[in-house]
Amino acid sequence: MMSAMNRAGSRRKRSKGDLTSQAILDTAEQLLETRALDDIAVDELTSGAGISRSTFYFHFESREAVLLALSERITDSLYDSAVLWLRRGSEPPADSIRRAIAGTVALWRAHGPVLRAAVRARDTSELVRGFWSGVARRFIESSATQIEIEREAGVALPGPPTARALATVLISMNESMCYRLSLSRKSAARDREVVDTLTAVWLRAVYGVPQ
Amino acid sequence: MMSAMNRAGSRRKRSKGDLTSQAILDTAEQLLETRALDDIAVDELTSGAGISRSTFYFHFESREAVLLALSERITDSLYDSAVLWLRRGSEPPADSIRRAIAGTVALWRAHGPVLRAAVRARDTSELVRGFWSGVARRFIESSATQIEIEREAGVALPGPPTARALATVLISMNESMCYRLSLSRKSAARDREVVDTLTAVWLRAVYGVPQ
DNA sequence: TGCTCTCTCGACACTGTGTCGAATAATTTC
DNA sequence: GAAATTATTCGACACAGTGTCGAGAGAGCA
Repeated sequence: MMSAMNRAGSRRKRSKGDLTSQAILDTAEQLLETRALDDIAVDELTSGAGISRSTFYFHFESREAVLLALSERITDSLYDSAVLWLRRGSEPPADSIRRAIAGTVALWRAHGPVLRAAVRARDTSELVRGFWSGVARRFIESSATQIEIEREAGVALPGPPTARALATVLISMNESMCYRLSLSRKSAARDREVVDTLTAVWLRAVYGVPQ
Repeated sequence: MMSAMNRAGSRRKRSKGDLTSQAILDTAEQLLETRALDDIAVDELTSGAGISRSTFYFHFESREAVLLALSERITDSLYDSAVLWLRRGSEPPADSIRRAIAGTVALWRAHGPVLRAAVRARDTSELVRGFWSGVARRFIESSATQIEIEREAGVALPGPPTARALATVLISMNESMCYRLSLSRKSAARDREVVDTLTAVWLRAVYGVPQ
């Protein structure tokens, strides 16, 4: 919350505390590339930031709070990605859906460690769950709305399933594939294959046969 | 491994050690209904089984080994479920796919806690990962084969995507929806909605338009 | 009975957590 | 710019949990 305040345009000189908070966050993000959140000890976080272990608790309530702050760091790009689902103008569905999915995959490639840790902690920590259920809702709602628009225009296949149920399932599919993908070594070919496959399933599930 | 030996048809009288192993497993399965594997201390497992904490390490190498044994307990029903994907005779696709998906959902309802713990530990423990990647391969392979058969018969939409890529994505979708579903309180209506939606997506992704 | 496995236990050394009060550094107030 | 206040850091402490060891109890068998 402290970092949120300071990021939010405040021009007040960054206090010393902010700097250590940032150092802890940076260390955490780096360590998450290799190990799971529960495997990371508090003193690894603090020694990375050059302070003693107990000082950690002045800046964060828990390891989960660190993850939450890390999540907030990427919330913006996340919402940008969510907005991409909205089909613009007369662009064909295949293009906008592919663009959105490619955006999501890129996001997971860029922030895989944090996103994976967040997905895992969602089941464990009430704090993290609250935050991410809000994000998920936003994703699902915007996709469901888009599906409804397409249905009313007679372009998409009618329900059942409900636009909302369909959106939930498809978003969940994207998430779990991105999770897996972000675990494998980066490969443009593999990324493209996943984007292609997900796009095909979205198109077939929402609109029916290709074209 | 001890319990595996004894399950494998050996008619030898169940020794005392087997009984405690079973008691530990039962306790673990029960505790997993409420809490995550990492939140469960070894002495909770052993006090549930009426033995002292250090005796645990005579029977199991680690908490993960317990989860593995628990997984093996349900492997059989799991493979039954995998076989269900195979379409039999001239039954319409919608029926066989729905039946298979309903079977998977039922399995997750019955063994949700263990399956969730296994999915989570897959990322953490090499032991668990090895076991479950084998199971996943079996699922994916049998689905991909089925898709190929349908394509060659001219019933299913041709690729791309590859039968294998399509199967991977759809199975992954099923798993993540089952995971979520098993976290919510049991509701026949909700279960049915999920089965309906997943079935619709499978049908549209594999065969195209409804019918 | 004595021998040998199987199984159990308590004690120990370790690693990690979270809290406290005291000490120091930075900032504000007068 | 000195004093008061607030922000930040630290080491020590009490706890909780892990995994290992060697000593022993108990059951099955010669």
